[in-house]
Amino acid sequence: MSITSDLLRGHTDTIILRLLLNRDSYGYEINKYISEKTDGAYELKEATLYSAFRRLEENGSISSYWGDETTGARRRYYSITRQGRAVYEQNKTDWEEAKTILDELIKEG
Amino acid sequence: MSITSDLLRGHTDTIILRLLLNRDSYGYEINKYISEKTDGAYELKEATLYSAFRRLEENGSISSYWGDETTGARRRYYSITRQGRAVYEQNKTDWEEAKTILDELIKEG
DNA sequence: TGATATACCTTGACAGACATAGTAACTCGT
DNA sequence: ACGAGTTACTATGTCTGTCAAGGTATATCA
Repeated sequence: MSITSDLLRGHTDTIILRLLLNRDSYGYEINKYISEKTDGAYELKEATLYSAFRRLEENGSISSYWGDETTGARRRYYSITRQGRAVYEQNKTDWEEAKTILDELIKEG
Repeated sequence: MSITSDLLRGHTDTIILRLLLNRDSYGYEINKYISEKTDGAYELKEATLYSAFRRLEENGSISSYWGDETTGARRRYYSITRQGRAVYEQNKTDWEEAKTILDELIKEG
């Protein structure tokens, strides 16, 4: 069973920022992590992920740099910025509120 | 405090179907109900609501008829169909899964 | 040599939510 | 009787996030 990203549309940024709270990471790793963490139930498409990176970098939530891999394919690493942490906190709050609202609206009885 | 509909994007149909489970209703009433039930925290824009009606009617989840108001503005009433009930059940399940997944992905510690 | 995995990027299409505008009938205060 | 506000629905075009589809390049392993 797997859900479409459209059901969590708008929350991709939050997921990425959350992961970057722990440590810098790069696209491929983040994608694998999400897939594995959810047992394949949720998968971000590459285009979605990389366009999220662009958006987040443009609005100052993350910064990026090329890794210095001496072997294998090059990797672009992303760091969460101070501003990104604030955005993450706000997004988390918004998500809690969204959950409450939808649950309230569709609860039965 | 209020959230944008984009945070619940894709769940508008579910909200509408849920309300129609109780009884037939019409656009303006549904919109007011949502707004009041959430103390104004969540409001569907008219364009969003009416385009959802179109979508739901096209895919057979609801049917509609003009009310026979003898006074006041005309009202178009909507009924949930048998198929709509099935869609609703599926959407509810999907929402539960989406919640679980996002909570898992952004939980800290 | 070819398949698979790692790793990133670009382009264009699509769908849902939105802003904005319009139509029309009723209600209420002055 | 007038204007403002409420009720109630509709149409058009824009924006944004996700996606499908395609591409580049390196390393590993059969």
